[in-house]
Amino acid sequence: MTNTIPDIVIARLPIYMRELCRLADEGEKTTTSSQELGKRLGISSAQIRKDLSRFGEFGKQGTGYHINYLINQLRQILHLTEEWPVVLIGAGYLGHALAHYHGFQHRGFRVVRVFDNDPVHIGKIMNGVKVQDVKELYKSVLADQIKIAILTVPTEAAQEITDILVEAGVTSILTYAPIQLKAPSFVNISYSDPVIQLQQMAYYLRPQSEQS
Amino acid sequence: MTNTIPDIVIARLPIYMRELCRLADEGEKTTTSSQELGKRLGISSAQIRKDLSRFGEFGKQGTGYHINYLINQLRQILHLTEEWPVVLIGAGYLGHALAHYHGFQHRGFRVVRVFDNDPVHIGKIMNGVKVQDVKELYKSVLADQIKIAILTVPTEAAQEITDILVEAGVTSILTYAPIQLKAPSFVNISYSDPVIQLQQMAYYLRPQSEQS
DNA sequence: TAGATTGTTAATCGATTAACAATC
DNA sequence: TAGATTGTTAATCGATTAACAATC
Repeated sequence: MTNTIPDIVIARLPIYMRELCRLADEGEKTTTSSQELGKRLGISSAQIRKDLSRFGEFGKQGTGYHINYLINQLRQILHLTEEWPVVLIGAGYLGHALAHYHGFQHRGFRVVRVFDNDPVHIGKIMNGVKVQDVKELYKSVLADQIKIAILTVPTEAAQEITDILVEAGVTSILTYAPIQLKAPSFVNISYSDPVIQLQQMAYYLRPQSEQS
Repeated sequence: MTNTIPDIVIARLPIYMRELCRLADEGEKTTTSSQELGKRLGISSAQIRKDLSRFGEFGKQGTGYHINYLINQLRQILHLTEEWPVVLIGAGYLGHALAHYHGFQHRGFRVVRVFDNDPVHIGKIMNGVKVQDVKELYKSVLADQIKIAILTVPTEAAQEITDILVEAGVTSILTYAPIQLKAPSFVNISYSDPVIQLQQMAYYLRPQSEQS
């Protein structure tokens, strides 16, 4: 069994990868250093070296890291060598935006199924995928062995859908519903609530009543 | 000057508030405890008490915290007693979804301006707001003294727009573009990249090639 | 009163950083 | 070679938790 890596380290790996891909796209060099990467990301070079060294020795003293090689190593570590099928539940505005998001394609994911409970949405084609009735959710996810779900359903529906997803074998859920979800501990839940993010930043703002 | 609070503590306050609002909505009690709140959020009761105690003594021994009172205290701490005007840049699918998001209304924010550079979008009405030409961005944000921006523009445009926003006085930016933004240190930037979140979770998935 | 729960201290735990020998 | 940069150790820094007196 691999020694266990802290979540916070795992959380940084995709950030490293994204910046490495940018470096590769810029195409100015084939090599980078922990210092250069750290400067671009606002992270200390020591932290980057330490994080990476948990998985292997990817660099060379004196020259640093070969960009494409490191990208590929990270891809393997993060299990992104094959495309992951993703199920999207909720075909409203946000679901629509995500179904059409081009950023998934080349970064390891594809929305292969979309569900909704509203007859207005059911049957629509979204980015080549037909919106299905949520009644078929369980059966379909199970049959396709889909492990990753994105939730863009109303708050009231989120827990109920989560239960179905978990039952059907999903173990990774990215949710946009502003509610804490309950699920077994082997299920990974990642939250995205724009209001929470704005509220965090509001703390650092001068109150409007005090503004000049 | 108030003693300085770690970012990570600030980050939890909106989470506490969201759950307290839910408790208030459920309407079963007027009071809660750090233990109950912690259990609902998967956070230790000690942490909740310690976080809150940085800002004052909001509870009572034996009975806990009065829900509505604590909500109001948190609202004040986070500067959410008045509605913050927000500018949205990028009127594509995602911008459209955010412009129509009902969750802003009662949680302290309102999208009051929308900008895009595409004639296809300019002039459209989104949730009562007319999409303006991004050429007017600087002038408009400055005139309205808007401090908070949401970015849903293509990756290539994100840095350029950020520069304009900062110049116009924006100090809080929530960005959906998958790129690290450069800005002065007094500017707060909050990132939301669904792919990064999915990639983090992919680490914990069994590789598809190994699946039964 | 007795039970419950706070606010806070001290102890523990974990993450970050500085520094440097190794070496490309 | 000399300069640069890694991987890693030890030191530092910061966050979390356990425990409990105070008290509602």
